[in-house]
Amino acid sequence: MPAQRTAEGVPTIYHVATAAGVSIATVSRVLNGHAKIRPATEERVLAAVRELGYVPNAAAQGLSKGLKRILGLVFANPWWHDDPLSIEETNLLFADTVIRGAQWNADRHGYSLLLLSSGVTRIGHGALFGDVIGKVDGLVLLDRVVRQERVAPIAKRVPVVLLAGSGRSRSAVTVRVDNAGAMWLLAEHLVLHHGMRRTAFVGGLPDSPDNLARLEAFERAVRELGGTCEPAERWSADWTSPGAARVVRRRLEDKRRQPEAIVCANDQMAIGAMHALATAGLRVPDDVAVAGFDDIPVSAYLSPPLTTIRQPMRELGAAAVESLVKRLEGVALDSREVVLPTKLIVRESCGCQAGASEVGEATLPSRMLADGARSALSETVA
Amino acid sequence: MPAQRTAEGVPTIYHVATAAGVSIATVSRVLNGHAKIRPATEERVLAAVRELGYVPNAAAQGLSKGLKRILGLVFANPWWHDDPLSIEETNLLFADTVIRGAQWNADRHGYSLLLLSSGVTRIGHGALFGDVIGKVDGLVLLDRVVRQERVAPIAKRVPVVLLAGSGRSRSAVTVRVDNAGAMWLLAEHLVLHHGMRRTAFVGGLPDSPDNLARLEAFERAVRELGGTCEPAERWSADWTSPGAARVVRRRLEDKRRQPEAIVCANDQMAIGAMHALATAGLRVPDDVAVAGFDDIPVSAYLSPPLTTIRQPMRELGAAAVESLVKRLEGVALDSREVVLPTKLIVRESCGCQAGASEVGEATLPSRMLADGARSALSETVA
DNA sequence: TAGTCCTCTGTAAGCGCTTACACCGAGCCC
DNA sequence: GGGCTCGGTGTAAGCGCTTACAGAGGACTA
Repeated sequence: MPAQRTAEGVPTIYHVATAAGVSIATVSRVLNGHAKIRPATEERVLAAVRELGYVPNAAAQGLSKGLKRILGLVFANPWWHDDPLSIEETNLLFADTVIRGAQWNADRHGYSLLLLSSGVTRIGHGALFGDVIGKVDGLVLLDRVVRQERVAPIAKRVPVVLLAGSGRSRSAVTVRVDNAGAMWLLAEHLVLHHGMRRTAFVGGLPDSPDNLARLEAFERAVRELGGTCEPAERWSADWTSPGAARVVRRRLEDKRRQPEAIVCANDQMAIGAMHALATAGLRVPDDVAVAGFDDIPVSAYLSPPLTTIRQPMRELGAAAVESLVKRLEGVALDSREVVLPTKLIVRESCGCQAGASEVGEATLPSRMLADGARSALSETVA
Repeated sequence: MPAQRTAEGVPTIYHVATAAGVSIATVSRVLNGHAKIRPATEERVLAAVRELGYVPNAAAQGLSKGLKRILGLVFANPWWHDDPLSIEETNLLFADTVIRGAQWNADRHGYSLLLLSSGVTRIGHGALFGDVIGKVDGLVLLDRVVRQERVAPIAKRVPVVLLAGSGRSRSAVTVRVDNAGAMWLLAEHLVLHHGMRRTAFVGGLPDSPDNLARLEAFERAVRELGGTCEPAERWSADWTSPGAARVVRRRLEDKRRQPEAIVCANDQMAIGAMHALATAGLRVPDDVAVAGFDDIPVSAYLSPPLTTIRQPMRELGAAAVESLVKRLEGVALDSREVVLPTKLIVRESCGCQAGASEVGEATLPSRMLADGARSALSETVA
């Protein structure tokens, strides 16, 4: 029985055992709760733990139990340039809020969230899948951080949840929002409520599943409601404010008739669009209506306040973790896909009066989670 | 030599060794690089690794090497309420950007970032320091996530870096920005350049070291430059947009003379202030100038664009990690304190014309980091 | 009083990896 | 040709924990 193993100041279970005059097994049992321990013994162990400031080494626990209690979340995290509005700024609010939701829920379940980035860390590249996979019990992959065909081999090793992805994976669970329902609501509001006919959709990067879903749904909804939507290629941007501002500025130079409503695939682009419009001397919403997607915190404070689709970003992250945890605990999943509802937030940029509020919720067959999560993580059966 | 140990599909080093017809030691050596291996052997091992999709178990490596290659970052992460602008929204941009910087730099050094929250996870509470400490090799603590007296016991177990804290710790390294220099620059601009005399400072939560430092520095600078600053208590808010809006609204009701410039301890509050001002029919900057702190992405897109202090948030996170990594690698630290420079970003909310730009940089004796970090993480000798 | 159960605790075998040390054989020198 | 050197590989100990199994007493029962 080797006592006082590590030379470093860090106490191990052996130190505690020695100090308490028991075996390491007893210390472990006291700390883990199961098995009955005589109160006197327990107290001695606890005292030793307290005095030494002992904290179990998670690596040893992980090795021994086969569970590290760490979940990984992979997102794009380049060290973007000095331009505060460079291409990746867009991800900021979305990914960060998702991360917060994920962290929050992981914590609730006794897991920690490991942040992995596809920027530098090579996930799924090379022979070793970037090693980081060895650090986690499960993985959440954000939209587009790894190519479709890379998912399967990764999923072979750890449970994987795809977030906001295209939802076409046999090997992983997908969590996303109801883009189509949201766009339908927005189109209805614009066309039916405000009587607008000509619209344009400012898209994010064309290869994003979310962007595609929003674009297609909006185009279709507007058309079915009797309106028109300008050709997507001419209004395609890159998720960023400056990018959207650039596109809008260019379109404004066209001599053709301008759209009555410009809908953007995220709020950042809506901000950029409004900026470009203002610069060109056009008033929002009097001359052109603008709407966004996401409902980032500042949207309510723009002038005019932005009409947008509220996306449950925190819930998205929380739901991804929920699914992973269930899988790790052996709970059968209801489905391979979780779709969360969105909500139309009507403010003034669409032409409504101040004080107007949420009009609709793109609800799906949903149910509250059984446990203590305060959120409404709802699921649809695929 | 137990082969095929784990029943689960996950391959271990034993599987690889068996498949390649070598011992596990050889596999380990091939994977870790050191020690010379015959090319033919190496190729066989690599082939086996590839075929099996082997990834080393990080828990085992961590246990064996005594280094988990995981750094923890503790921040406040409550599941805030449905009000998208509730009290914690403020932290969003700051903490998230810091997190990104930290993650980025950790990744560069071959570490991963574990996100820990002070909301649910109990850090420094109870006998066990919340266990999570056992998962990491080092810890970054954001402003106010743990009480002062709790730092020392934690630091006894793992290296700790305090971020944006008060900087008064014997046991940990502190990383923060040059609040005083920034406020001096801003005061100069307002008082000297714009000739404003009466100012007010909308503060964040009063117990935040950053808030305190900014307030004190601003008050002193204004006074020394011949201006006045309203009593802090009357303008104290809570870091949030609605909080600041509320305070400003209330002050506007006062019959006394209004300040010519309102400086806020962060951009979110500046947005709230501008909103309240606009609602009250006051024009910014014609009637009142407004300035913020942080330079969050949307600040450039507000109307009018916000004059603010650019805080190197990403660099803050990166610097914290840098310090931790150095410490773990046994590199001696230059000092117990790292102070990063800020920059005054002049836009229109202070009364300047569009197109004006950064005027000054609160620079400190600094030097570029020797290695490949693209950022200018500068240090001062305390 | 002996036998039977519990209750509580110790012993020891892993978990999957790294690495000090031992060892083997080939090439070399004299 | 025997002894050396040394490159390349295997053996085995140990990292700090969990947990199956065993065992020592004490409390009961008959």
